[in-house]
Amino acid sequence: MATIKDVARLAGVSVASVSRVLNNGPKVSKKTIENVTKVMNDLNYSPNANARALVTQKSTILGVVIPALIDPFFASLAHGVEQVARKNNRQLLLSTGLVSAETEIQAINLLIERRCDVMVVHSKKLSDHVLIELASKVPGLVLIDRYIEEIAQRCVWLDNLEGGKIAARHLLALNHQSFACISSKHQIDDPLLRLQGFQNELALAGVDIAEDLIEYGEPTLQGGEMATQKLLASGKRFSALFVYNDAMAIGAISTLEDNGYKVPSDISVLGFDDVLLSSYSRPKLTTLNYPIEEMAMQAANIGLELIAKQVAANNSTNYKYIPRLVKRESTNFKS
Amino acid sequence: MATIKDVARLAGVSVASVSRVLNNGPKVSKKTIENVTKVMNDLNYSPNANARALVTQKSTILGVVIPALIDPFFASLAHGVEQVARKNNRQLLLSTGLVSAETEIQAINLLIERRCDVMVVHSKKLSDHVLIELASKVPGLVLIDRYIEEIAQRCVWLDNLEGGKIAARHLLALNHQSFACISSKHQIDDPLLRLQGFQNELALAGVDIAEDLIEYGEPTLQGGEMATQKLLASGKRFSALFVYNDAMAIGAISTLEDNGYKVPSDISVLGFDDVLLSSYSRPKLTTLNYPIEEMAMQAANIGLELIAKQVAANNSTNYKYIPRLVKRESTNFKS
DNA sequence: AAACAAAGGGTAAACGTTTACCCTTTTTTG
DNA sequence: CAAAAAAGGGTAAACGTTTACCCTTTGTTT
Repeated sequence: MATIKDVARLAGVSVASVSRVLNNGPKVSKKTIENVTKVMNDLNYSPNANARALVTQKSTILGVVIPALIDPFFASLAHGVEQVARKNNRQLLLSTGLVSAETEIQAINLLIERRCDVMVVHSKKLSDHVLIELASKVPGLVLIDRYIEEIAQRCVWLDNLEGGKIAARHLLALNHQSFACISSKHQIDDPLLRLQGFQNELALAGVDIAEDLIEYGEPTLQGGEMATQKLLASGKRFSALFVYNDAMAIGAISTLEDNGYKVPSDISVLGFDDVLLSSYSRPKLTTLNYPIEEMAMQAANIGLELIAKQVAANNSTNYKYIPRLVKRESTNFKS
Repeated sequence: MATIKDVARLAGVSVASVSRVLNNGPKVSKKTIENVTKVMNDLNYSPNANARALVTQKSTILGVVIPALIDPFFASLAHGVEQVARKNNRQLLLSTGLVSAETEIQAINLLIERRCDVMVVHSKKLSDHVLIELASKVPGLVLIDRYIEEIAQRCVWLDNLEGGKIAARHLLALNHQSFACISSKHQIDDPLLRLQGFQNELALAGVDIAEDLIEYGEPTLQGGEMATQKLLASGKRFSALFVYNDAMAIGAISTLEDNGYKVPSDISVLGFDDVLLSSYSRPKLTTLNYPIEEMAMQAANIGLELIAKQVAANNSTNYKYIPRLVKRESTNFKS
């Protein structure tokens, strides 16, 4: 592959001049520009980004650490970051962290080896301590979907507790009085917080949920179906069901209808996340919108700002997002 | 950030030795390994991947060019490549090509500048000519979802024509005789081929489709809804509907049911792609499985093989995939 | 016309690695 | 015990750029 030296030789100039043409630098005449550009085309010259990165000590990539792309939620996250990357002439370098602390740190380290200076990290397994340390080393590291007080200015997160409360308020406003919940088995905070917010708000209204009307399952369609079966098996009645996420909610609706319940006339079902799925289901799912793409763009922008001005981001800024109720067809007034 | 020289100095050895430790090279004693490793940890040393790439002339990234991540289909594609990347200790570098020839070539060029030697490219806009030329320059370039005769050994593609035929055979076998189709407005081959295969096979059975029972729309839920409305407006009857993709098919079902038709008892609906969506819909969608993730893994593996052995892949190999009918609930025997 | 600024361009060091080649010390072999 | 081989490790060139510093030529000012 042709190098800058080849171009210089054939164009009869020094490598410095070629470099200047390449970078639209000063000190180069129109004639030289034309000449060099022509030779570049003839040779099909392509500047070596690795060499450039080495000498300039600048990166033109933007890192993302997520569990995997297969989950539409994370694909949206990556897509948000990617849009910001493109706008800033950077490319997305994806490091998948799967689910263990070990692989998460590996993913981040690979980015660091590339000298990637801006990265959006989704980590559920690494400890606060480790992340704080990492943040101190990588100036452009921003956490998404996680809040750590010590580095609050670099955390973009959703208030799950508040989400649970909003869910409760919506269903209470629809006159519901008997509730069931489906939560996730996964060992992360989100399901706990959503459930807790929901219960707290219900308690304020003097309502509580029978223990066997709270079920746990895998956060998938099938998980939702199975959890709903268990709920029905309890024999207890409920008119409103709050589900951990949309996939489970769709599974729940499916099982409810298979058992002769109409959604929403018999039972209202409320999801969470507002993924693509939710507007494709019948009835269309009422859910809480998790603006992950917007949050990802925000996170990427914060990372870029952090390295632009050396000064740390305004300490008072808060990147907490509140989920927004999206009223569709799966919840209804309880008559 | 600490460099290899810092490590060498503090460990009291040469940079060569540090490099050897780093690469598990030969000619280094146990004692040196321990010593150097300790200093590396103390300094929090992280080898510079750019410098490494420069000197070794090897890449540790795997490139993907797709329009964007937001479409679950492309997210699956990227996920397939990513799995192969990880298995081969590479990282995914994502270049988005959007929709124009210009941006597609830009995306590829960025990968080339990084000296990325293996890439999976999804290009619909670049000409055969340009892609053949590109392929001759980048030994590890593999095309996905596209077939170009001259570089057939580097094309992984789905036979859309055959897909249309399979669709037709399925519906004919279910005793249907009056058909409608919804296709996509987009200017790519896929919709044309699917429709053509469908019509060809129907013709073999002596059936053809009235002109106003073929509608075109955006390949989205809404597009499917609108196209279905136009179909119904024609006043003509049909008992089976073949739709360009799953999103449109779900839109079609929704509109059909809103107009009093039951799916599948009144009208059978057949989708294409088998994206996540299709098993979430009610009724669950019968569709043709497009094994994009598997195809993407195949493509990535071919790319890796191509650069491993200098020899070109076996010319007789064929990477054509045939979509597989996934029978769910939206098609039924016409009584 | 002298003095000077501006414009254009060249030289070479630096970025952080890997590795071919060389040298020394230790171990093995006969 | 001498000779040979093996093991361990150092030196320096190379990878392909950018850029600070320097030099020459041309144009401008007084």
